[in-house]
Amino acid sequence: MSGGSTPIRLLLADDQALVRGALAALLSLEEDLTVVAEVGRGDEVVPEARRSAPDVALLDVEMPGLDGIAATSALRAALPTCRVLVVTTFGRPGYLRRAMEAGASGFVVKDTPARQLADAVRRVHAGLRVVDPTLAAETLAAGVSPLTERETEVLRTARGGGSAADLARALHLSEGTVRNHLSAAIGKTGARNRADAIRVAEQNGWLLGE
Amino acid sequence: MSGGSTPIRLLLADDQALVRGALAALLSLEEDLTVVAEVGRGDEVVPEARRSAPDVALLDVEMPGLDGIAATSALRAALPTCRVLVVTTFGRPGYLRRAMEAGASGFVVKDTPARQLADAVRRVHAGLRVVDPTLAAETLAAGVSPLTERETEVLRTARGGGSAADLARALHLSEGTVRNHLSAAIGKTGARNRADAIRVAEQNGWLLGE
DNA sequence: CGGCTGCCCTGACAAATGTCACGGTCGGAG
DNA sequence: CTCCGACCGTGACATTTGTCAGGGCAGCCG
Repeated sequence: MSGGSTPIRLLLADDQALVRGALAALLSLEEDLTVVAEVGRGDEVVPEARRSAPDVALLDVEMPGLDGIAATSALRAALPTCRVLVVTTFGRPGYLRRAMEAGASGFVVKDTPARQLADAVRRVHAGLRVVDPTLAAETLAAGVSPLTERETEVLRTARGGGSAADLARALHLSEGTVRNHLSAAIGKTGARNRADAIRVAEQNGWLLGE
Repeated sequence: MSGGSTPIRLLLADDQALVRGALAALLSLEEDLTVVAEVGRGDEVVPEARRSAPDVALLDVEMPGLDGIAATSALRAALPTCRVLVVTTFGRPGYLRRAMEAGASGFVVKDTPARQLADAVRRVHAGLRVVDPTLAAETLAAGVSPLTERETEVLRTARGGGSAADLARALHLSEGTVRNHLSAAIGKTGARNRADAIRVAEQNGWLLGE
C-alpha cells in the first residue's frame, strides 16, 4: 500500500495545541507519514511551510491570525506543489465550497473515524480529491450565498452586536439603509430576527472573508 | 516517575471521533497509561465505565446526549473511585466552577501543550487536583452567576430565537413579564441587546444546566 | 435609444423590544 | 409583629427594529 521509500512530509495547523499534538501522535504511527512541522496560527503556515517543505498540509478552518481558507490560498500560491487537506471541527456547508475554491485537495470533518485520516492524507498526496459525501450533498443543497455584497457587509458588522445606528456610523450609511439591508438579509435567509439571520449566514459560511 | 506495575486505565469521551482517536494515540505512547474505552456521547459514559472500570475518565464538555458536566456527576455517583479529568475546547470561565462542583478532579483546556496531558492524568490519578492557573483566575473574576432562576430560564429559552410572545407561551407567562426578565438580564450582564445578553451569559457558563 | 433588471439608498409606517413604576408573595432580622 | 429585601409578575410607555413603497444609478438586451 505504501512504498518503503521516502515518507510523506506533513505540516499540521490547528489552534488547539492538544489536538495538534494528538494528531501528530496519531499520524506518526503510520510508517509512510512523518510530521515535519506544527503551527498554531494561520499566518504561520506559509513561513513554516517554506522552511520545512511539506508534501501535504493539514489545516483547521478556525484559527487566529489567518482563516484556514485564506491560509489555503496563500499556501497554494507560495508552494504550488504542496497539497492541502482541510480538517475542520464542524461541517458548515459553505466551508467546503470555499475551501475547494481556494485550492484545497480535500475536506474532512473531525467526526470521521480516526483510521480514515491517514488514508485521506495518502489520497490527497496521490493527487486525488477527498470529500465527505454527506457534507458534499449538504453543500449542494445550501448553494451559493444569495446575499448581495452590501448585505453581507452589514450582516458581518452586525455580529458585534451594536444597534442599527452604530452600524450606520461604522459603514457611513443612513440608519434606514442599514435596516433595509438587514431586512433583505432576514428575508433571504428565512430567519425571523437579525440575530437569527446572522446565525444562519454564519452556519452556511456566507460571512467568511474576514 | 511511573512504576512498572499495572498501568492507569483510561476512558475517553469526545464527540469528535478524530480527536478522540488522536488523543488515544497520544496517550498510548506513555507506558504507564492504557486506553480501555472510547465513547462519543455523554450518555454512554456511565454504561461504558461500568463495563471497563477505568481509573480516570477524560470528558469533553460539549457532547450530544449528555453534558460533560452532567456526565461527571453521573459518573461520580456510579463509580466513586473513578476520577474525572475534564478536557474542554474553549475555557468558558463558568465551566470550571461547574465541573469542580460536579466532582471533577481536573480541568484542562485543549490549548495546553500535548506533553502536559499525560502528567495531568497521572496527577489526577494520584488524587491531586489539576487546573489551568490562568483559567482559575478568570473564573474567580467572572464570579458566580448574578442571574436569578427565572431570568436564567427565560434567557435559556430565548436562545432558540423566538419572539417575546413565543417565550411567554412556552413559559406560561405574560409577554410583559418575559420582557422584564430579559431586561433585568440585559442590565446584569452589561449587554445592550437580548442577543448580547445571551452571548455573555453563555460565555460565562451561566446557562448550563440544560 | 427604450425598456428591463438588479443593486443601492432613503424615509415613513407598523411591530417588536427594552425600560419603568407598581403590586404581590415569601423569608429573615430586628 | 413589623419592617425590610429579594424575587416574581404585570401593564403603560419610549425606543429600536423590521417592512414597505419608491427614487437613482449602472449594465444588459432587444
